[in-house]
Amino acid sequence: MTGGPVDRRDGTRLLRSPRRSGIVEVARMAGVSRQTVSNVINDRAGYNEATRKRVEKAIKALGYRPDRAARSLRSRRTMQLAYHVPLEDLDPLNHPFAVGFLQALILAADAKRYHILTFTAAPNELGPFEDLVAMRVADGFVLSNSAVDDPRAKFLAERHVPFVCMGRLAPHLPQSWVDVDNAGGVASMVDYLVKQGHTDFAYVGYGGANYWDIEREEGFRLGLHRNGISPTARSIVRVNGGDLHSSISRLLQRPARPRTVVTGSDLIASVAFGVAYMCGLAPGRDLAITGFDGTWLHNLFEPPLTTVRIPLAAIATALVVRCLEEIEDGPVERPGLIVPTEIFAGSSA
Amino acid sequence: MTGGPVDRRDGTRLLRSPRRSGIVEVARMAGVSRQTVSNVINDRAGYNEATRKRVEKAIKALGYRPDRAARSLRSRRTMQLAYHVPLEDLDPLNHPFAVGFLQALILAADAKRYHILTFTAAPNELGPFEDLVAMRVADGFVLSNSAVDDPRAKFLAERHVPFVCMGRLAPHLPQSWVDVDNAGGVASMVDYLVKQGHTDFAYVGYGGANYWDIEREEGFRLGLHRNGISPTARSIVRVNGGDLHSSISRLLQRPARPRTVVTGSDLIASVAFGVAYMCGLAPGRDLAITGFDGTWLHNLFEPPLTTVRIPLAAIATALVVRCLEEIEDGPVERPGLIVPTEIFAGSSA
DNA sequence: TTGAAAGCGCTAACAG
DNA sequence: CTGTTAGCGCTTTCAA
Repeated sequence: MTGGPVDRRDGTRLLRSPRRSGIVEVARMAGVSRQTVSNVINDRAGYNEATRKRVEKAIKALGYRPDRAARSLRSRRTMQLAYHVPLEDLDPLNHPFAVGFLQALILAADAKRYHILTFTAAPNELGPFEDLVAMRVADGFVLSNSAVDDPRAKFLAERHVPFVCMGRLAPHLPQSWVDVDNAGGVASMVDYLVKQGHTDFAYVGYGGANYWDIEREEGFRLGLHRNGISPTARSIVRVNGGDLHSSISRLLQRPARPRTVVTGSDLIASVAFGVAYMCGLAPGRDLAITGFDGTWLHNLFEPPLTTVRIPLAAIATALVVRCLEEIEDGPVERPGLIVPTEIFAGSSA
Repeated sequence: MTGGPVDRRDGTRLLRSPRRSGIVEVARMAGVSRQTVSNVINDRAGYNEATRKRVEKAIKALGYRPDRAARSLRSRRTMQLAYHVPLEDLDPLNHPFAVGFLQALILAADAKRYHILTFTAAPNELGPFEDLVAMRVADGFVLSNSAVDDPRAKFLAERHVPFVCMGRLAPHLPQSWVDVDNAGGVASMVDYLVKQGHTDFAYVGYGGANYWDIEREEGFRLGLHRNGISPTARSIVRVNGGDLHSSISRLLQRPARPRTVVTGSDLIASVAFGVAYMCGLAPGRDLAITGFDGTWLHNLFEPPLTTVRIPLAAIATALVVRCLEEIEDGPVERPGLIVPTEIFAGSSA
């Protein structure tokens, strides 16, 4: 038998460094107590500069990283944020946005040494939320695609679980959200187009109940109004996933077709491109087309799409910062944050 | 002062159930030792049916879920898989695929009560991998977009960290990968088209060094060959992100333009659609076009795209199963798994 | 400024 | 089949 207190043959392969070096080994190497090592790691006070140097040298030499589980158990912090990934087929039109958002979120969290844990749930299914909360898998939640009166937000608020939301929430819910200035974005696009000399506008947006679709359409009206242009009833076309192609076709085949089409998403714009070509109109020359989102999609456009860009990095950073504040300090009484958009100037308009 | 052993005022809000009910409370309620409760939870042997019933009743009554950190610390299992999300702008053409894959992965992991933790790293940057391994944040890794000789795979293999890979790996690396039958997929598409009466083929694929692009092109040749058709040198067009539009334009404006265009991705197909319209050709009528991937993108096509569908759910499930086996049993000596594709019949061809 | 003691909530190992 | 004992690796608390 070996001399150790317990003879543990470690048959199964676990996730471990080549040579395990606990905090004690670091302490021994640096000639301090393990407490001091802990203090240095969590940069708390309680040691002098020389000590810190020695400890850090030992940490580097041993390649030491504190064990996450042990740390979490003691400190009650998992250093993880749970992100509810919207269900695949529920809103495929949001996909171009989804990848960029996740990426931005991961990077924003990383800057605060946090990780993003992803999960899904069927619509109105709160079980997965329950589980994560009860098992304490994450310190807080990130929601996107939120309804104004979101059941997930309601649930988390009731449970006093820290969370943030990409998308505004009704006043009776915590105002821990960050959102895009949808109306302002479209309105500023109209401004931009008017400056280019455009006067003959139409708008194509989703006709769903999502507040952002309503706001973008509102932004179109606002933009026209403040430029002294009055929209005709027929200049606003509401589409949904299914009739995208045919609706836009009809619009462009009107006897008096518009010369400038502002749309509520890059995806709609992409379909408009196709229809334009189909009608023998070259986007950017015979017909101006603009989008909304500014995701990777515009790599596909020919000519490059002029669009309203959603500043994902700024949004993700704001979300993470707010979430960590909620985690640290409890409910933060503060209004939601509305982030302005930018115009991405392509040559489609 | 309170009567408890320690007077802990809990000022900061943590992620916790409304009423915390440890395993001891469940044990007391069920009238058993806490070990028995643990056994029931982890469905190990060591109790009779009646006991189990009582314990489960108590668990439900108290809404008890074992604390993840405590569990991980003791059992050395985090119940998490780390998924390396490819960097945003590195390969935007892969995005349509990315969302669906992540979703499939989350669901596959969930079926095994595992969670997916996402992270990114700059190209050839292994630091984030180091960190996750050393802190034991996950039990294993999932990689996608792998190169055949992937440095990430090499690193993890050297460290004896369990991992799986979406995409084949060179023989000197662990064969813990799952991949699509790229060649077979395109070849079967050619079969399908020949059955429809097509004879006049061209192929448009990425000209990059990715093996899957090479394989898809190879599949095209194979498909033609086994149908007794010989490809002309000019019938295969290699494109890259930038010249997509112009290359396809040139192809379709040849004096003897092909009547059937097989492509290496839905994205290429989408551009081909645009160009076809631009040339006054209706896809599905004047020109057959097919894709590869079968993601949500085909929601956009008019008419619906005929494409080679990658079975994401099957792939994700296979990946998770293999990864858990590696975690449980150590390195599994077993060849990589190649998953067959399916034809999604739209009306573009 | 540092060190020692205690214990986070659970599961592994072994004794009844 | 059940209960007891130990301790995962770290941070918190408190005493020196």
